[in-house]
This record gives sequence, structure tokens and C-alpha cells, in this order.
Amino acid sequence: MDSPLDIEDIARRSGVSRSTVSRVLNNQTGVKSTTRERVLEVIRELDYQPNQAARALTMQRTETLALVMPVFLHYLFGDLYFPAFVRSVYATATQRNYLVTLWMGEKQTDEQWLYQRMIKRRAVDGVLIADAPDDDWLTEQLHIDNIPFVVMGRSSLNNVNYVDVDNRQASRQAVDHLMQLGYRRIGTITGPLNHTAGRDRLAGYTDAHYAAGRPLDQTLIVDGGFTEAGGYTAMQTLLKCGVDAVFAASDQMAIAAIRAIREAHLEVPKDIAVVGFDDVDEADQHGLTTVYQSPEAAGEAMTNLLIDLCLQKTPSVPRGILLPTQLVIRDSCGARLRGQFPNKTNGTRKQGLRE
Amino acid sequence: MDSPLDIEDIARRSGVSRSTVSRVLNNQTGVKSTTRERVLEVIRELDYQPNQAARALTMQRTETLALVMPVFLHYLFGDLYFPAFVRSVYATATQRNYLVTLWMGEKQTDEQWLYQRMIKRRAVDGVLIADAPDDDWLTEQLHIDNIPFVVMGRSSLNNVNYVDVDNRQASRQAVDHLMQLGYRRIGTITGPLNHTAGRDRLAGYTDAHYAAGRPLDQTLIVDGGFTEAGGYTAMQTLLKCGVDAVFAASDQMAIAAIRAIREAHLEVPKDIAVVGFDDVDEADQHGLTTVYQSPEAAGEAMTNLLIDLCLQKTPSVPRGILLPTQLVIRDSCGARLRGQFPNKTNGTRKQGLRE
DNA sequence: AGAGGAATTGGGAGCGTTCTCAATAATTAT
DNA sequence: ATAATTATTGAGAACGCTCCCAATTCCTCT
Repeated sequence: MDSPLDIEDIARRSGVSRSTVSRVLNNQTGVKSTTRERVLEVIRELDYQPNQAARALTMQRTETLALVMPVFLHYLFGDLYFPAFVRSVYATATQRNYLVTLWMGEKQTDEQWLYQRMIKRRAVDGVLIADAPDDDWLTEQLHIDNIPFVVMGRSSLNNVNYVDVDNRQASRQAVDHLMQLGYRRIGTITGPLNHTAGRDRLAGYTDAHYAAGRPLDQTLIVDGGFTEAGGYTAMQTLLKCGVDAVFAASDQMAIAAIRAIREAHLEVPKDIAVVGFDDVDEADQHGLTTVYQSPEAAGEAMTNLLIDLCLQKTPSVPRGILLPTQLVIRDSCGARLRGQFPNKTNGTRKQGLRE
Repeated sequence: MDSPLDIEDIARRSGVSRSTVSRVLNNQTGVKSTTRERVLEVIRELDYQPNQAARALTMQRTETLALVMPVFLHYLFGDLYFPAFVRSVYATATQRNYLVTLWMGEKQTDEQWLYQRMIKRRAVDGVLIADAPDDDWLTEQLHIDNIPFVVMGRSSLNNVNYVDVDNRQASRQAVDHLMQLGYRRIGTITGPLNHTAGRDRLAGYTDAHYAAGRPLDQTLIVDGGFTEAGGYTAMQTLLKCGVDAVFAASDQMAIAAIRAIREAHLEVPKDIAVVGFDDVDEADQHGLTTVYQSPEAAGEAMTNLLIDLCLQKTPSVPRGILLPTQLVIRDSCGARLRGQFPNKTNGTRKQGLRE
């Protein structure tokens, strides 16, 4: 009673061979429907499930994914993006009959250990990387060992499968929006330019200018390094150049910029309009117009892509998936002040982005 | 090259049989040290790790644990307790060479699916339950299937392995503290009494009274249901009874109580002292004296207990582990106001609790 | 040197599946 | 009715490991 059932038990009880039971289990064709019913009945009655290890051994496939998370959890769960992302990964994996194992290494040694334990031992079929570490030792290693993986965020390396939001397109849309509202001198606070997201968001800014036939003023492009402090000082620089609007490449920098503007005794959006990127939780409190990206869509896309990768053994050409975004109009861009977007779109989102 | 190495490869390369390699792998005795070195060298050189599925199949042991989390992550990660707990579980498991798979079901159907996929298929050896659900279908089922598991929080059922803080002792200590400070009429806002934590914390309150030879005034015991709203109204009730101190069975209720006190134009701690339980993040901002419990200690204890359970096949008598706590003195109890604990203990913790 | 014993080593079975292929049963066509 | 198909079923091997036990090697002691 204590030792679990095996496929032979089911075979005996239903008067067939284990081959037939196996066929029913994996619902393959070529089993007489009456037989199938009988076997299914026994399986249901005994609540039998095939042994994971045995199945993995023969099939050479564990149907389990690893999810690599940023090292520091408290940093991680500072906003609701990651929890939602993780949930989505789990939901999608579950739907496709996959298990997910969290990879949560602390020190560098843990990383090594986890690699041995999860990858080398073939405890998982593939890896989801939720953050792209700077020295992508992991990425490198996975590549060498030919293990399927998908990273979040467009990688500068090619040959890497990734899922990202369409930073360039989204940024362009944000800047277009400011232009439509009539702003003449639009500055931008960029992320670090050795970072793809930083570059892509700047590219969107320049795209908008080219498309509008406006010249690019290099003095209006200031690096904020994706940090609070960087955003603050960048804004101080921009204030000297006389801008009437600013596109910040992250909400964190945008919020710092607003602070800098207020401290210069100017008003947002009356004197200077601000648009951010990310739509973090605080964005709403600050009335920040920004670009929303869906963690659910990202998790779903990554997971589906990875599972597809795991299932086909022939290594295919790497794919990059760009997810759509949504501009969330709140107060900081001045659209409502100027009577546009009166109160129809009142700064909420999430409708329509995912169908 | 793409197909991973197997034990025979190592055997061939080092000129021994797979039995010997296996012995080296599991570092068993009875291998000549020169042979062992040679094999080890080859293993290191080829970066070989034994196949997880094959090993699990023969050993009847996956060396993987499931960690069942509360369903709603955003609720979960509202404070830093769970992240720290999860980290500790992972660290401990890693140390003992175990993998951890997150069990994160959304709907009831997911629960069923996960049970089949993880438990019935024997994908894990045991289960850690981070929250005790009301209808413990899971607990019940694990019991039936004779799967090792450990729950967080003392269960009302027996035959269950659990780890909990010593709620009773800690509460008694908190109330003792109030008594020592000279408070005469100490009320308590309890958790739900069909909840072991609720009962235990009330028991600590009564223990303190008995030990001090003080009679128990039933009107000073009010149920707050572990909720914000419950704590608030409970405090309003207590205000009518004229208390000079209150022990709330959770910080959430304590903070609500403080609000109620202030709204009655009274001061904390001058007019009424308040002590809470949990030491949530907000406790510090509110200057709340409270009982700290270590998520690291809990995670470590649970994980070690579970692994011990998994390793011995003979079902042992269920064990309950009670963890120590620490009273964190801040302002709300009035100890500092009254010149006690001047500024030596300044409301920090974590030192000394774990060694 | 030879026997006795301990230290090492290797071969075979088994863990619970799936998959291939041959065997059998059922059906259809002649 | 009988051969020719086709649908269904079962037996055996393989997946990569550990464990048991027998075989071999190496010492040690007379």
C-alpha cells in the first residue's frame, strides 16, 4: 500500500499489457476505444500517475523549467512587476503541463552548484532568465552546453532567444504624444547606453524627431543611468537648457526629475511636462504619464517560447519577441490640463493590452 | 557531443567499471585512493554530473522538495517576511543538496493538477507548507498518501510535523513586560480563537496573569480576528473598559488600535501602552513595541526537519518545533518614556537570535 | 612459498517508463 | 470462404543509474 502503483498494476487490473496502458496514458492512437475506456477507468479508480523519474529517463525530457531570479528578493519584490511575472510564468507552464523550479542563488558558489545540480544533471529542460546579469556567465554556459533558454530583455548578443517590450516603438509613441500636445523643446533623460533598453528608448526618441522633421539637439539628451540620483541631476542639467517637456527612460528617473523641477519652483506639467517609462506602482500616485508594459504578457511569451524550444530537438534560429506596450495618460504630460483626453482615459490601463 | 556524458563514459576514460565510478560519485568507502583520484580527475575534467532522472529512479528519491506558497503573491510579498523565509528555505535545501520547486496554484483545479504532477508522479520527496489553509485538503491528502510534509504554524491536528514560534511563551513575555512597567489594567485584542496562533497568544496573556497572581477580567479580552478592522473596533470596545495597556496579537491589529486610541484623543504610550506581535515592516515606523520572529530560523528549521523526514523511511512520531522569539522594545509600550531601556536597546533586533 | 583474509573491483539485476517491431485479431475485398 | 489488409496488442530492449554479490587482487602471517 505504501509503495506506489506502477504501470504493471494498471495493466494487470485492466487485463492488457503495459504497452497498451502506456499508449492510453500518452493518448496515442491505435487503441480500441473499449479498451481505452477500460484502462482509463482503472487509472481513474486507482488514481494512478506515471512515475516522473522513469518517464524522464526514457523520454529524455523532464518537462520542468528553471526560472532564474535576481539575487536579492527584497529588491525584486519592491514593486508588483515580478510577482505578476512569476505568476504568469507558472500559469503558462501549468497549462502546458510543465513544472517550474525556482533558481535562487545567493553567492557565486551557489550559482555553480545550481548549474551542476539543475542543468548538468538534467533536472530541467530549459531555463528562463528573468534578469540579464552583466557578466552573463550563465548565458554563456548555457550556450556552450546547448541548453534551451530565453532571457527577458533584448540581449546585445545575438543567438539568444529573448522576449522584451518594444522599447523603441513605445518611446517613440511617448515622444509623439508630447509633440502632439504642442511641446517644442523636448529633452530626454536616457538610461545607460551600454544597455539595450537604454539605447532602444533613446532610439525611439530620435525616431520621433526624425519623423516629425525636427532637428535633434544633442544638449537635450542627458544620461540618467536609470538611477534616482542620475535622473535628478540630469533634470538639473536640462533645466538650464530650457525645455518644455521631458521624456525619461524610466519612472524612477521621471519621478526624480519631477522633484528637481519642483525644487526649481516650476510646475509639472504647466511649465514642464514629464513622461516616464515602466508604470511602476508609484507612477499613479505621482500622476505620471508613462508607458505600461505587461508582466503577464512577458511571462506568458517567454514560457511558451521556451517550451517550444525544448520540444523541438533541432536547434532553430534564435527568436526575439517584442511585446506591445500602452501609453498611460495621467497628469504629468499636461494632456488633461489642455483639455485633451478629458476624462475618458483616466489613467488606468490593462484593458485591451492582453486579449 | 550534444548527448550528455553518462557514467560509462567516465568508467571507460578512467579504466574502471561503472560500479567503481558510482562508488566514487557517492563517495562510498572501499575504493583504492589512487583509483578514486583518477576517477575524480576524469569527472572534473569532463565536468560530469550523474543524470537526475536515472538516479531518482534507482534511489527512489528525487532530492527535491515542494514549497507550497499562499495563493496571492502580492498579498504575500506585502512584507518582507516571506521573501526572507523563502530565501532561508532555499539556502538550507541547497546546503543539503536538495532542490526546491515552488508550488504556486491559483485556482482549486491547479491545486489538483499540481498534486498529481508533483506528488503522485513522485517529482518531489516532501512538501513544505508555508501557510496552513483553512480546509487543509492538501494536508489531509498528503497524510493519506503518506508523503512527508512540514507545515508552518502549529496545527490543530496532531500527527502533523510543524514548525512554529513559541507564541504562548512570547505573548507571556510581552504581557510580563507590560506588567513590569506597572500597568494595572492590561487588555488584549486576540486573533480568531479557532486559529492555533490566536489561541496560543491568548494563552500567553492568561499565563502572565496567573503567574502574577492577577485575576482575569473577561471584558478585557476582545476578539480582533487578526484584521485591521477587527483591531480597530476591538480597541474601541476596550477604551470603554478603561485599560492602561493593550497586548494585540498581531501588529496589524496593534496599529489599528493605535489609530483608535488617537482618534479618542488619547496618547500612546502616555495614556495607553500598546504591544503588538510579528514585527512587520511598518512596526518600526509606528514605534511599535512588538515580538519579532525570525523567518530565517523558521525556513531553516522546516527544511531541515523535512529533509530528515524524507531520509528515514520508517515513519517516525510527528515532531513540533517551537522557535524562540525576541521582544523588540520601541516607544509604544512606554518603557523608554519611563526611563527604562534608555537607549541601549533602541528597537533593533536580529542580533543574537540566530547564532 | 602458500594459505587465509581483507581490500578492491566488475557484472548483473532492477528501478518504471516509452518505443520499436513482430504477432495476433478483426475487417474488408475477392 | 479465403486471402489480403488493416487495426490492435504484447514482448523486449533501452534510458542511466545504484546495489548486491561474486570474482579478483593484494596483503599479511605462518
